[in-house]
Amino acid sequence: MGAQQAVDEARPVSARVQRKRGKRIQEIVTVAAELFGERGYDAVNLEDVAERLDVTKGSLYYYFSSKEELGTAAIQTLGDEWTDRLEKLLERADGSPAQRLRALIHEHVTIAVRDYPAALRVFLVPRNWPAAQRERIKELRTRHNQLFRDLIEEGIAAGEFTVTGVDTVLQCLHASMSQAPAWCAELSGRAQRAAIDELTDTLMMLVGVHPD
Amino acid sequence: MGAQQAVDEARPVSARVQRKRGKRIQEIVTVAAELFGERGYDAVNLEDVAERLDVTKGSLYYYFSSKEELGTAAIQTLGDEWTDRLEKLLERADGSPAQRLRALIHEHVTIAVRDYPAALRVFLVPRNWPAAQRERIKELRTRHNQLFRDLIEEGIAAGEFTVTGVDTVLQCLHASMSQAPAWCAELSGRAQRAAIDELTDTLMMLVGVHPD
DNA sequence: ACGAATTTTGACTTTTTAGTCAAGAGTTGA
DNA sequence: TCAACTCTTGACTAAAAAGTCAAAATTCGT
Repeated sequence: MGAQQAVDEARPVSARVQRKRGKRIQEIVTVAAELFGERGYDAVNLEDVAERLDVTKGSLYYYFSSKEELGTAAIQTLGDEWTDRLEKLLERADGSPAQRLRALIHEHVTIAVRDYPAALRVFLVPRNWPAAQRERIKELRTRHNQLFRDLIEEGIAAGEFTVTGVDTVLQCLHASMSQAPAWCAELSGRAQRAAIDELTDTLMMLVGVHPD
Repeated sequence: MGAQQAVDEARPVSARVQRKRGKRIQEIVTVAAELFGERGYDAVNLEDVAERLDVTKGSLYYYFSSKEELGTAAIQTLGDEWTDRLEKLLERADGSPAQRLRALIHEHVTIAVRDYPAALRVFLVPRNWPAAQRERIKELRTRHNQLFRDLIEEGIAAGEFTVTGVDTVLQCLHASMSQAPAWCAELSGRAQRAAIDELTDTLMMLVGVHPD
């Protein structure tokens, strides 16, 4: 029956089939997010997504009722995963605000550059997303920013950081991290790790903390 | 006869008519660049460009033989203008490397944020440009980067700057400036000038120079 | 003011891509 | 093995946007 029931929630099926379906959806979302990240929303066509998955376009519409819905799913899933990692890192991090901020920046850059090469750029560089998704991306960014903001303000209070304006620092942090995946695209292994470390050091300069 | 002779070079016409034609082309290019900057290459349709100019699409094809050619013209014209302003500033700038770098950053941000609100973002955020134009954008960026690089290296030699890696600093500078127009979009007048100043101060931190 | 050169128009074709769907292939549990 | 359920296909439609062009409108030089 196709699109109508693409995202029905309470559909009675066996647990096993349901699991399989969920896995397939994840596969699709992952591939779609990669492409959205590489090219931006507009420039991705579903035929390409399908091709990467070795299926045809029609099959995508069995799981998602529109391109927009697929976009939303990509943003949702990957965004949650990302936020989780940052929050978990902060839970186990200790040391001075500078040490914790360095760890947070490092984790953030690592995620963007190494772990999700193109996929998560989706969130960082605003492309031509439909309004609904832009809203979601903005929410996510606010959540991430809050993690950084709290830490930076703690560091200022402790007299460790020299910051002219917290918001401006956040913008620069965000902008730099968002373009990092593009710079580091060709690098691999050792060189990439070095680039991530150097970027982390450089970004710490924004709050007045020099390396060493 | 339309498209065929859209960009013929040696067409025999009177000087006056030739001038008029050139002016019209500039008008079109300016409007097109604005739209490309706002939405990215893909998302701009020529009907919209034409509408902003109060003409119809067919008319654009009298001057440009394709959308791609219009894109190239936009990049070329605006890029030259921008580079000119930066080079002129450096000619008349004096003082320490820090003072000159601050002036250069300030000028660059001012151009991007205030003088060409959306237009020149074309160069800064990589969108889905066809390969040929991507090449041009890269060239332009290299030229701009060189201006910054020379100054930063001078400042390092003079012992004024603390920099872990020049390339990484350039990337962060570039990334931050490229997203600045988006942050400052709503601001106007006094608030915008303040934002530009604060961004300049914050970016100077990247080379280890604190305000005051 | 008039003929020639230039510019604009709007209806046209073509291409691309989102979205639909009936029919068939594959899976599952009994 | 069979019937019901699930998934995939490929040919289809629809809409949007690039690109074309003959004819009409405008502007120019004399």
